[in-house]
Amino acid sequence: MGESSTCYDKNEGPKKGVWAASEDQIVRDYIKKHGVGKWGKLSRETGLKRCGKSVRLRWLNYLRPGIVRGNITEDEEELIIRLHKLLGNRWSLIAGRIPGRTDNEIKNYWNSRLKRKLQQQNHLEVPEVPRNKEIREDLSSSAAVAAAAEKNPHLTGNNVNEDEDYHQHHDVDFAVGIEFEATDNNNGTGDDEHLRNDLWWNNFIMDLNDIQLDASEFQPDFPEIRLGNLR
DNA sequence: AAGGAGTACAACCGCCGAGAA
DNA sequence: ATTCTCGGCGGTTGTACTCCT
Repeated sequence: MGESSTCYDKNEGPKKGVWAASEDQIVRDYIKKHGVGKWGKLSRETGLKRCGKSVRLRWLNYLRPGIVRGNITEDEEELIIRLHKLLGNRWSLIAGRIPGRTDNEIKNYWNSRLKRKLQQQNHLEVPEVPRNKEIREDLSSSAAVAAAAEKNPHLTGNNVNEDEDYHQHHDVDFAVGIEFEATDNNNGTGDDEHLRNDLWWNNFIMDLNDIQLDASEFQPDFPEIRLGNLR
C-alpha cells in the first residue's frame, strides 16, 4: 500500500520533477513552524502538489540543515568502501556514519563512481553481501555497541549529527565505529598493513556470511578493531 | 558546431514494517 | 485481530551536463 494512496490525487495526480525554489521555501517555512514529520499533512496544508514521500525525500536529501554538499573526500570514500564491504547496500546505515552525507548521495556515488573504480582496480568483485536482517540486528544489539553509544552518542543511530560546530572539529573520523590503529604508510610497512586489513575484512565478511556472529565476539581476537557502532 | 555517448545526481517507485485507529 | 496510514529504505529511472568524435 505504501503511501501511494496519499501520493496520487484522483483528479490530477502529484506534481513531479525538479523542485522549484518556491516549493523548497514552502517546505522550509512549514518545518520551521511545525517541525519535521507528517509529510502528507505538510503537503496538504501548504497546497504543495507533491506527495508526502516526495517532500520527505526533498527535505532529507537537500533542504535539511547540516547537509554537506560538494565532493566526497578521500577519507569519506575509504570509509564508504569499508562500510559497504561490511554492510552491503545499506545506504542509510552507511550514511549514518558519514556526517552530512545522505543515503541517496552515497548510493549515487557508489553506483556511478566507486563500483566501477573498484572493479577496475580489481579490489572488488562487487561482493553481494546478503540482505541479512539478523546479522545487522546481532551487531546492533551487542554490548559493545551499547558501550560505545554511551561513550559517544554522536556515533549512534542513523541520524546525521547536525551540530555544525561538532562537524568542524571532528570531520570524518568520528563517524566510524570501526577504527584501526594508525597505519604508517611512510615507513615501508604501509602496504602490508593495508593487505592485512583487507584480509581481515574479507575474512570478516565471510564469517558474517557463514554464521551469524555477535559483534562483541570479535573484539577479543582483533583488539585493533573497535566495533563500536555498527548500528 | 552538432550530436551521440557517458556521467552525475535528483527524484520517483514499490515494498515493508511500525503504530494508530 | 484487522485495516489503514505513514515513514523509511533500496532500486531504478529521468534528465541535465560534459566529453568526445
